[in-house]
Amino acid sequence: MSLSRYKGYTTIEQLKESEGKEVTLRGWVYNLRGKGKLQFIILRDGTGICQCVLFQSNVSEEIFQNGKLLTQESSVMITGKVVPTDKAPGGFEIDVTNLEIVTLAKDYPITPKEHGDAFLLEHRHLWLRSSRQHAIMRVRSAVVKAIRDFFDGNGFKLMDSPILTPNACEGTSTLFETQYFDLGKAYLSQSGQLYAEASAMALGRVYTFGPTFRAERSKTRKHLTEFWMVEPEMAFFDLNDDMDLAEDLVEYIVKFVLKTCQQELKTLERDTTMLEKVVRPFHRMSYSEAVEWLQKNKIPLITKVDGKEVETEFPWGEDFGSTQEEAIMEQFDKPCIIHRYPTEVKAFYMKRDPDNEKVVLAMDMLGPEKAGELIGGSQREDNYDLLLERIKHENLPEEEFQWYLDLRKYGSVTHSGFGLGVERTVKWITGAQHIREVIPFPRMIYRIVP
RNA sequence: UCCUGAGUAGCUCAGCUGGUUAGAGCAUCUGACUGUUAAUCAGAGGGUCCGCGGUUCAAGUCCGUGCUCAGGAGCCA
Repeated sequence: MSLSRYKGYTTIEQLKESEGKEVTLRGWVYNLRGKGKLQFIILRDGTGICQCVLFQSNVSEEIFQNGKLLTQESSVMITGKVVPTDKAPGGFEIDVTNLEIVTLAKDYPITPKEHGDAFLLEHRHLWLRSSRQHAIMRVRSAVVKAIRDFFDGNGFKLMDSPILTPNACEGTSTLFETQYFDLGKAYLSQSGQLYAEASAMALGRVYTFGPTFRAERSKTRKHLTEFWMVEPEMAFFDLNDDMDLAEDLVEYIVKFVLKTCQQELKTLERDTTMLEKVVRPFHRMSYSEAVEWLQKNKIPLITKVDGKEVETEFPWGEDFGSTQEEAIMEQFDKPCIIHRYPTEVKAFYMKRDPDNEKVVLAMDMLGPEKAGELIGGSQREDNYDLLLERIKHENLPEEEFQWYLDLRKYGSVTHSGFGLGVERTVKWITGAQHIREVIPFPRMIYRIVP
């Protein structure tokens, strides 16, 4: 006899191992169809969905009457024989011999019919139970596992960065502010990168994996105020190594999901032909080549002058907006890396290209199918004086960055890294309409509950 | 922060150029049914038409204003 009773519990996921045997399932009523002396109970247990059939003639009158009392999302324990059938989703159904009500639910708000986004978000704590959200969460879990497996299997060590930080990391986006004891203001981290750099100098190849916070007042289907990001950082990697690693990672994630989540992708009605094309090498072009392409294809820069939209030929030096990124990506069926952006539009810590002072060794990976930016990364400035100059130029507090400058003082080496947005990746792979669907409890500008 | 759009039953929505008692489907409740797949059939209950003010003989509908929400820009993963 096993010491742990739970190890004997049967889940719907493992039903085929119990064909012909009597099992007990523990779960919730997903849906019901009454048919007089016959009752169909669609049961979900977190691992899957299974049809249970309750015949009046097979059970006691009490059990049958209990079956008639059931409501959507009531919790139950159902015992019965596992019977193969093609009439039930999943290929098996339970011929019920016993049914025990755990708790009856009353007036479950999310019915099997359609609902609007606002209503579903207000009921996010319950929405997670529905099959589509359930499938997305399982894919998310697989994506996270793929990321961890990939790094752990390639000599990387997990070195998490602090979430409370004394200053703005990149000095650009708006941060959440809080009072930190007697030491003044602290901010919720918008990136673990600077700490990852210090970690890489200690352990060689590292990655941080955690939540990150942006207080931008964004209202779009690809932004969250709290999201998860994985950030590898590697000593002795130049920009090319960085781009190769980014491609390897994304290819690995997609392959892993295709291998382990076929059922989920089917539930989501995701056409996987595009995902199957995600094989190295990906497309690559420099920023300058991309600008040439935009000019040749007459994709303009749209600016507002006195409230009116003005279209001009896209000039070199301007950062790409979603109009430009989407136009470029429309021609591709797998991700594309754009590298070597103008120095002025990128962060202070990026290393300038020795062959062209006007650009930095930065790279962004854009996904196909309107996935947007999946990755942003760069080779870091490793020269003490140049980095200090950039910090001064951006008016960043020099004292706060002293420890960061130290990394260039004591055995500085070429190093690179990038950040991959977990939700952006899951949104792309699942084909979800909105990024809020791919994180269990989304945090957005006008929504913090539940 | 700027631009655009929306708010009518528990949910999703219809409601025309202002006009009697505001509708439908689903959900809920009652009843029928031994193979349902968003089951079907018969019946019942269910409304602060987002709030406030105005125009009018008459406002869900027109005007003003406030609130809430959505998605697009910017920012980025």
